[in-house]
Amino acid sequence: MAPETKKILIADDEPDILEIISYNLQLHGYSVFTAKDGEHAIKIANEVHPDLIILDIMMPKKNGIEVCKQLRSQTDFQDTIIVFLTALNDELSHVRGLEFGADDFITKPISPKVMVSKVNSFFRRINKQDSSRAIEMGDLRIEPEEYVVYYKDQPINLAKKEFELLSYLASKPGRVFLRNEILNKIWGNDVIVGDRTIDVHIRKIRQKIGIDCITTVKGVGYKFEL
Amino acid sequence: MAPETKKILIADDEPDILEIISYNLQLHGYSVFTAKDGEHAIKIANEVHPDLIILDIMMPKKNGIEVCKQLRSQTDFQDTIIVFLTALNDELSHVRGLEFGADDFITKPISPKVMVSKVNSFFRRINKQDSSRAIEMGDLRIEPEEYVVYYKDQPINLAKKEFELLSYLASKPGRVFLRNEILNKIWGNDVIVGDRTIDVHIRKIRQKIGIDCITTVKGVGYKFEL
DNA sequence: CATTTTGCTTAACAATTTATTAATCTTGCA
DNA sequence: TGCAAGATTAATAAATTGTTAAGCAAAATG
Repeated sequence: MAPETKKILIADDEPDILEIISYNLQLHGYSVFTAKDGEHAIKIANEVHPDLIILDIMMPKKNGIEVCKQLRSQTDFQDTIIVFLTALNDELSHVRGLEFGADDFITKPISPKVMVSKVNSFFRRINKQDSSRAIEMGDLRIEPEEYVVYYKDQPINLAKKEFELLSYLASKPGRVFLRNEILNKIWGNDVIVGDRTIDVHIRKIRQKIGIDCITTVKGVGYKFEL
Repeated sequence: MAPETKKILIADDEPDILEIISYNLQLHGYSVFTAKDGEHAIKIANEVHPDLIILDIMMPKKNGIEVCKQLRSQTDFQDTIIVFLTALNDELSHVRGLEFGADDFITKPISPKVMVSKVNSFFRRINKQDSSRAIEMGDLRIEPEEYVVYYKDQPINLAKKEFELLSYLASKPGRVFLRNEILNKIWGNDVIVGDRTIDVHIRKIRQKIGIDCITTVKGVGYKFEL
């Protein structure tokens, strides 16, 4: 949502693989970060908040599964795509990986070309999820394609940020989104904006929509509920 | 999550129990299958792939624990909720059950009404996939993602500190938390607050929740129990 | 190309909610 | 009884959010 170029983190202990893959992904317009072991991967992930994380299963310090497990336990990485790099016949890793929240697998060895096309398809998948599904709650309908919200079938025009913010909150009704999560998702983790910015947008949404659909949880964040 | 109606398999060797429970669950819109012994249960499970499996521990042919063990070894049943029916004080079964992958326990004897509400809560749990960290005790449900506590499905809004304090105590029901532990965890080791601060928060929680779920252990601390 | 409109952000201040303290009761128990 | 630990209450402090208006930049308009 926030940044245009997608960020990818690749963690593998073989420098050659890292280099080849990241070079090819960069050629295709991705912003690539690399990590040489599990702990490093977690560090980078927290710094740049990638859109996609590719983890080798076998790594020093912390293996891929542990990294995945740990990242998934952070709310920031609930929606990040995480995929594993596995050896061809490593069935066990597949099963265990899925248990811990991996989204998919890529089997080694893999050509750069195939890798790029796989990555493209991951992002196609995520984009569909994000945008093509209308969210409907009571008299409120959010149409991602139109960038419009309807209340009792009357269209309400929200500005871009307002719309993204509302959509984000409404993506999981009832769940509280921390102010930080919101900043990361809507503004991007590298953007620094003032304290009151979110509030002002929330206010505008409330104002335009006219009904109370966003609840403040003081000291925590906001949530969408009717 | 393909089908709308949830499928439940109940295995018990007492026909009366089977009938009463399944009748009541059906009234509430569930699709119920029954099995009269362990082997039967495995057969049915493989045929209908239930969303929830309730196993009596003591059954002919194969006991509940063996059934659970076997089902869990099949990948199909990795994500199925499996719960045991146990006698009130059968601690051993509890322990062994958990080892073999049970998700929860229901203690006999149990009223149809309680059974239905338990089953409902299992499905709430599964629906909110990620919010599996919800704590549930009796009529009380703590939803960390929502920052809300429910009592008999009625939401109760706690302030941040109150919520954190209750969550902390409820994370290990029955265990006494020293005042110092609480201070360290909720306030941080470096923060200095007066003696009565905890008390006041405890009071507010008790007041808002309305039932006695926090017990004072004089000279020691507090514990959560129902 | 100038003008207008729209959207985003900020700053200042108001309002509200939450946290803490201090003072005063209760209660259990030696 | 009298003390000690905790409960209760209300007052006050602190933290957080709401509101408004204004400035600026980018986009839209004529």
